[in-house]
Amino acid sequence: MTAPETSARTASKDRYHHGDLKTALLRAAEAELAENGIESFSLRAVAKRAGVSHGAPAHHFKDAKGLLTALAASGFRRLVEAQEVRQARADSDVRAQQIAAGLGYIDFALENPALFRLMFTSEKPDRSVAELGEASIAAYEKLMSGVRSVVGENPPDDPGAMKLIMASWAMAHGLADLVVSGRAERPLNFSALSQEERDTLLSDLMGRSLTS
Amino acid sequence: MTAPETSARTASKDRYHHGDLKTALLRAAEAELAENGIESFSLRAVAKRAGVSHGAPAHHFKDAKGLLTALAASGFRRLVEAQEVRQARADSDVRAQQIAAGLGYIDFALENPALFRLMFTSEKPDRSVAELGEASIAAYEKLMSGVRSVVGENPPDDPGAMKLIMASWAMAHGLADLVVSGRAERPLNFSALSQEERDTLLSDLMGRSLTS
DNA sequence: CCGCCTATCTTGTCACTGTCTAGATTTTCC
DNA sequence: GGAAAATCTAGACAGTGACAAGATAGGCGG
Repeated sequence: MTAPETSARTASKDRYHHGDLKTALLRAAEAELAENGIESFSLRAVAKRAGVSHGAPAHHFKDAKGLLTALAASGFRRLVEAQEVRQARADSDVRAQQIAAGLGYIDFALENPALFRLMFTSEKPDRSVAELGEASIAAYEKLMSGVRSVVGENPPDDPGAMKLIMASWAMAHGLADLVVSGRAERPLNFSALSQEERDTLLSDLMGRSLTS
Repeated sequence: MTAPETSARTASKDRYHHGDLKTALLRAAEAELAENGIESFSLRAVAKRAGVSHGAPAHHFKDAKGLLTALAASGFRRLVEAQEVRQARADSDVRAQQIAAGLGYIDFALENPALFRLMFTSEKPDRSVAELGEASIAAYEKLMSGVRSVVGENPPDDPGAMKLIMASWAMAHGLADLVVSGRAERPLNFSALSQEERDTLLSDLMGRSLTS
């Protein structure tokens, strides 16, 4: 830190050393992902967007897989946050909380469609990397937390609880995937609905998965 | 046909003209997809597998997108068949039929994971091409057919029916996607289950989506 | 049976990709 | 201050999809 008066490490354009290239690359990668979709993702384009040569990313992420793995991990952490945002505004009973978690799950997918795909249906992120594994398990634990409180101490020992978790997860995930891909247009005319209409509709659908 | 004694058009190795390259390419593409996954799909590898030069596919499919579009369409047609196989063995009441359709949907996804991804979560197939559009709509119509018989003549006019369709679709699709990606292992220990156990479990879960 | 026409296929080329290497520049630390 | 490590650039390589030009084969009218 030779310039302590500037805010920590501003990503200045014309320095040989970027300062905080790692997070800059993550941001650039996410922007590229959002703009061009996951299938035309290019590491060189990410480097160019970050204002750096095509070889630079290798010093912070081993390869493209490494960058996308870190990005997916970040996605899972934010997925949990999106669920918590909805839960904070919902009633405290377990059913309402579980429905709210589903709505947050779908919120996240709608706001970050390409990232959602990267996290759930891409083979590029390396799931054996600790950061990603832990983030995705944390998201899964969030799913279980609500059910745990209604079913008992140890859901994994209770087949009924696991079925409840799976049903609620599958419904949220299926809705998210179908809405993101535009397939909910035909049955629901989804994009023409207001936010309130979407919420009540999705709450209804989520609720169906919670009936024993 | 210089060799009429051979069965019509066998894909002989050493002819300049292949004979039936279009279907050979589709088969090769599907094999490549199954072996290497969708993300490392290579048109040149498909051509090589079909025993043909890298420029040959262009005469049958405009580009890689065209080939994958045709393959996705074929997938949707077989998705319908997989549902019908299950339905043929199920009770004739609407509930059992709808559950059977869901099981067939999941069967297909498990048997053709990469193709399933190509159909539902890839941007490479061109959905505006007639063949694909019609095949995917036909698959959707199949979903509605069961509900139509229980709800009335014209489900699209009945919001309740459309919710039922969406719930059942989302559950089947979500289960398929989560099972294929291995995410059902943690809650359900899915891969350790026998076929019967899987069926009863998935039937239970599908059934939850059908409760009003 | 012959020759042309078209469809099919091969080959070579281009821009672009991810990865690797060698070298340049900067920072860190003793 | 100077060595060592971290960071970044630039060049190269094989592989990719797309395109163009040319080779080969099949079909069809004469």
